[in-house]
Amino acid sequence: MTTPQLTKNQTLVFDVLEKAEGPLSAYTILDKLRDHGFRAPLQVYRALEKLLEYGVVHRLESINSFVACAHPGDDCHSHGIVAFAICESCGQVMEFHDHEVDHRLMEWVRGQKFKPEKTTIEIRGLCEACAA
Amino acid sequence: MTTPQLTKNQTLVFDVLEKAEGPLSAYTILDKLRDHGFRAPLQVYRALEKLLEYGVVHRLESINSFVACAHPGDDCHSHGIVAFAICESCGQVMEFHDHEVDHRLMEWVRGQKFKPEKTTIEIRGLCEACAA
DNA sequence: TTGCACACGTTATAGCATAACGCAATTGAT
DNA sequence: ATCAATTGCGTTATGCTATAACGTGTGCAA
Repeated sequence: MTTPQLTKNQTLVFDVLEKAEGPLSAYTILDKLRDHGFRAPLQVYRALEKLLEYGVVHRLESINSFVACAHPGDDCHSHGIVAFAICESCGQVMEFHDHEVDHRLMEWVRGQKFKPEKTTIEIRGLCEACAA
Repeated sequence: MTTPQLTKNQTLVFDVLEKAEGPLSAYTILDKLRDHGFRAPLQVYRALEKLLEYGVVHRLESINSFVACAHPGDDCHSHGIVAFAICESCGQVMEFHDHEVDHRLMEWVRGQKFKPEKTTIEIRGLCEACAA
């Protein structure tokens, strides 16, 4: 899937995420866009919904936040399952793809006759700088 | 770690989760315990906090819900990382442990000098019955 | 031109989680 | 025994996260 032209709101939300140091909550994004006319959470959530669909933004389930994909210009969906390491101190996020992990998980679900739609792998802990 | 004697509230919350068909939200648990004197969310959340610590209950981050551990009498923390398959239609949850997946993920974070604390693996999709 | 799809704006509401206070019971050291 | 520390508990209030439901405007194809 190639990413379609983003709308105004989608572009604004995406730009905020791209410039951010780490993941942001929807309400944090909203606050950063008040000067651009954003007034309500739905404006953010609707844009995020599309950006997630296009694969240019990820949702971090364990911290209710969103982050721009680490592969600029690329559709992340094509890389298989994405794993994240999230620093609980500084908020930094590392993104990671491993086909072996994908494979093991998909083997297992196949054995269970389970049909996977969306997989979340999130490792919370401390990054090198914060663990020191 | 061996599980200490549960308090009254902890026992009530755990029993509700054990008897449930699938994962429950904190507020659903609260509703089920109103007859037993529960009035406020904190009563549930405080019990859950301990049950999670003891490893007898899991939190499903992607659906903001809680489920009793599938290994009765056992401390799940000792099994390494837990993966879940969650049916988005019927809510059924399957629990799964795979040392190879653990290993790959831990190898990677080690390479990043990242210190992991808590890992989430959740696969949402359709179970065999619901996919039919 | 009519119908449809989509993005957008607004208000209201639902759902999830914790802060802060105070009280009661338990434990363990002095 | 008593005092201090810890832990569980109850209550009120609040904050954060997410979506429902309504209506508007625009572009495009039948």
